[in-house]
Amino acid sequence: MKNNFLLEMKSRGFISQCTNLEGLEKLCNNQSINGYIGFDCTASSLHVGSLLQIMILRLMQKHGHRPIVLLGGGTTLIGDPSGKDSTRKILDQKQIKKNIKNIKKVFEKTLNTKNKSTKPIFVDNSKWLTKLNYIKFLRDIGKHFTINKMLTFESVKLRLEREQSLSYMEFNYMILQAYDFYQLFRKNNCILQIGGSDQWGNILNGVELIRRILQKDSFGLTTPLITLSSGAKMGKTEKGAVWLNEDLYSPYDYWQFWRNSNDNDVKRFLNFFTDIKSDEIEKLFINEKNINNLKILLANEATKILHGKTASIKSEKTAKATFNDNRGVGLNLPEIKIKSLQLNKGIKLIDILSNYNILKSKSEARRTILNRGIKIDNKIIIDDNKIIDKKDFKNNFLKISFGKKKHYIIRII
RNA sequence: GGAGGGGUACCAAAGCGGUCAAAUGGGGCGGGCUGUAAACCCGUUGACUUCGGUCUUCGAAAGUUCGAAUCUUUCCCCCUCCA
Repeated sequence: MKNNFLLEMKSRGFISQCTNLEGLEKLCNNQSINGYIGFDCTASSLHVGSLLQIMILRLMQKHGHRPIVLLGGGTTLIGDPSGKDSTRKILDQKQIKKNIKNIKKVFEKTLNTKNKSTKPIFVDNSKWLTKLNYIKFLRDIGKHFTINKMLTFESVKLRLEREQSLSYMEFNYMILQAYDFYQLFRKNNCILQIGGSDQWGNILNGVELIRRILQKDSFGLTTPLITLSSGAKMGKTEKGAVWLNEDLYSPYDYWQFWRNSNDNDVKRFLNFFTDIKSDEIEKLFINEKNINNLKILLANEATKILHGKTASIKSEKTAKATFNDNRGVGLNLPEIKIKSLQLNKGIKLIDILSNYNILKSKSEARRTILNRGIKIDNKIIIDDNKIIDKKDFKNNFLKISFGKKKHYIIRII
């Protein structure tokens, strides 16, 4: 029955390539397996680009397998060149440690940590990578890799073709990742590595290494690269990243992110990012004529998984209030408190906008006002020198809107 | 180590003594249309400003000049070919 894991993987569209699907199916049929996914620790939070991997870990648990979460403290010191056209910023160990601590929170929220038999194992590869002896490593591991082959890997080829430098350090990344798998195979009985399709080469190397050194079979599986129907990578943009950690990206914004999905993405996303069964999703699409209701469902379900049911319900309520009702009070819109004293002389609107980080600078605030992008209590402000004073407040608060989707409550205290 | 080509805003890429806060495209943001969608159209995209301007920016530093992203020198970095 454990095999349902792969069935569900397939039906949800999680599988792109597998080194040996049949073999893996056979194995899953009669036993629980340990499988790992590695995560990069370059930022203090993962973003939605990693969400699919998290969903897979959940799926493993659901079907009785044990996920191993590799937080790559060691490999992050090097930086994976896959899918990057330039060298990443190199972080120091202290920063990486901090990142790992923060990233871990997401797994604690989304995975089941209670069930003994499927409880996730957290590992940090800096534990073994930072202790490697160079010469010994070259002799034991390095001899299994040929430069000829390494040069054919997509991540390397791309850099070379584009005439962008690839340092020797980065070039070694794939070997280290292969070594990780080998370590987990030996120490944690981990027979499966899963990753995004850009990881295919790295994963293959691991499988190969295990075969060469131990003459044992292991498995690699990749997920499709998720693009939005616009063609953009998911959650990738530096500035607009959709973070999974609450302090970087609020549950309400997270809910909005899903609510704003492209029509053509909704069905895929329901399969990818919710627990609703595939055949049920099919039915929904037949019965529900209004795609917007499905977007709301998607937002609710996805938010529930990451931030919990309460946050999800609250976000939907907030959305309703802000978009359908008028002032959106008392819900979880960000609140900015201003002392009554400060208002006596009045405060310039552009100062409020820039000082409270609604916009980045006074110039930007001014520009936005002139572009008709700022509203107070739903009225467009056209005067860029507008001064806010107590007369503008009703019941001690007012709502400032930036664009259609960002709203803030200003409250007098 | 030698020869050549480069480093310009979020990215790509023009500019090669003043008219350059820097063309153009992409991305971002705002507006319109709509359904909190897509496509499309318009605006905007260094900071501050009493809206007259002022200050900082074209790899780094120094220099030439009334005036430099543009010229010179040194340094740093990247790429290609040769060794």
